[in-house]
Amino acid sequence: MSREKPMYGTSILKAVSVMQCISEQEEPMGASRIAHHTGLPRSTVFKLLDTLTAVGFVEKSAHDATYRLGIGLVKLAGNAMEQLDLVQVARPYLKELNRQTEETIHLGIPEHDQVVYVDKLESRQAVRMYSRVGKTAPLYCTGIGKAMLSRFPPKRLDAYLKEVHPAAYTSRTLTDPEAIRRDLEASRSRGYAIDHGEHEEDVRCIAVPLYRGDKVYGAVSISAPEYRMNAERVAQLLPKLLRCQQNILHRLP
Amino acid sequence: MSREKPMYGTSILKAVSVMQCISEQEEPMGASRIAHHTGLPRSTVFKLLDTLTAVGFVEKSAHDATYRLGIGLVKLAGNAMEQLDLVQVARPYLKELNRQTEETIHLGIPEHDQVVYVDKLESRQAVRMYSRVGKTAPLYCTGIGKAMLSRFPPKRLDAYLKEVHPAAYTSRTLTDPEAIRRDLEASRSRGYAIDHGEHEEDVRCIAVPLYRGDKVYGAVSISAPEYRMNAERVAQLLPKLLRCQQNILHRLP
DNA sequence: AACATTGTTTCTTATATAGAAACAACCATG
DNA sequence: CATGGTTGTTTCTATATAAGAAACAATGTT
Repeated sequence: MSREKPMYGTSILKAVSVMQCISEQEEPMGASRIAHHTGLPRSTVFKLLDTLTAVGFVEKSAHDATYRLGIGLVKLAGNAMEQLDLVQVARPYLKELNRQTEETIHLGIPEHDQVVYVDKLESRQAVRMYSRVGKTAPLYCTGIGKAMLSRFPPKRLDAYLKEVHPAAYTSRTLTDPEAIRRDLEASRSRGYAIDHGEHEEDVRCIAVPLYRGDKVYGAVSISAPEYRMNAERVAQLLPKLLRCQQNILHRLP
Repeated sequence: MSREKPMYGTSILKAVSVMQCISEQEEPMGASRIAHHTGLPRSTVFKLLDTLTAVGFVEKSAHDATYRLGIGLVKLAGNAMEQLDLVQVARPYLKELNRQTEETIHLGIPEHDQVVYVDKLESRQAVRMYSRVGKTAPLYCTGIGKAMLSRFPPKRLDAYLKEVHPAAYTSRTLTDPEAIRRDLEASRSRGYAIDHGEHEEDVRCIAVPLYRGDKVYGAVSISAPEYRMNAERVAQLLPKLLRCQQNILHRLP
């Protein structure tokens, strides 16, 4: 009677949760601690780690028996990026934009209720800024995120705003859903979103969505420290950003 | 009697080979073709793909039922990179080198008989060059690879040279093991390796190994088109590259 | 010295998995 | 239009496998 329908893929799910556990922790952990964190029995974790090590998804430190993620993942992810049309298409235009502006350029895609950064071109003028390819960030307080949200169809936006619990990353983060909604409406009619240090103190950015109808593919942003991103500079950067947006959109399959 | 010892992790191994299959193919494939390529039964592949889709490691195209790698992998790999000490330590020095030289900088690590590129900083002056983070390349014909090989302990080098079957990527690729060996000896005594368009036509690079005793952590390279990388320029770039090497090595745990 | 951690292995049963097979669409091509 | 070859997908079952408990050794802690 309590015959649950067979659950396929359990070992894979467990393996993934082991990897996620490893990836979330700062310090490399041993098998037992991983077992604690995941709630899996130690012996199971051992076997999973064994297999994952064999395929290069995790690596075992020789002396202390701790585990970290392996380069096998990096290799696969490299190919994954190559299979993302958006990244391929956008690349040259992002480079051009980077050359023109000399600022840091990001390309992000929507993934559930987050941005995933899938490309990044740094400014020569090293802005201290924490981002990397593969990193995720909230939608409601990043330039890229807000650009994408501004083109979500109403229902999707409502659902999003109902679910998120906006946290104040900086003193300027908008956390009130209605304030966010107003900001998004402004972004939408303006055609681009602005992040006034709402995610990282002192980092401003302007971002444009990549969309067609209701389909939001991603967004492109230009980031700069506050002093280098005043109204004047924005006016100067904007046309380049918009041109980049159009270039990418036209080439998108 | 033919009782083989139980093979743990089979489903994970199969899942991985499915992902590898997807990653190797240019065009997105359907489940049946994946089944052919991997040699797994179709129904098994279906279930694996289902699970992998659920965890975001692969994505299923809505209309045609084809699969590609998912961003779940990109997210994990991003964290993997963050856990690689070498990448973290090297980053700032690579940026500095990139700024000083205005050329493309690569960081690679040895992985079995290949290089895996784990960081890349592009030159503004767009050199057409095929590389990306996560990509692998042979050791014997790339700057990074040769730099690393030049510091392999003799036995490891012998083993490597016995196993590889060098292919001629360009007209300049060294394919004779003895020629390779001589080149490596020169690199070793010189302290850096040179790639004269041996992997990609017209792309030259100079590379230094990151090693301590017998332990080879990786290598750093500067790449440029042939016309921009003459003896003179090399003489100019070299000190910067060597300083970068020392900086990284000193900070490595 | 007692106890709680670790890392690791062994063992067993219930269960998830693998693979075959069946079905339904869809193309080809004769 | 029939035949055969693809596809995508589901159902089924025996058996191999994975999960979890437990035991053991080696630490470290109190």
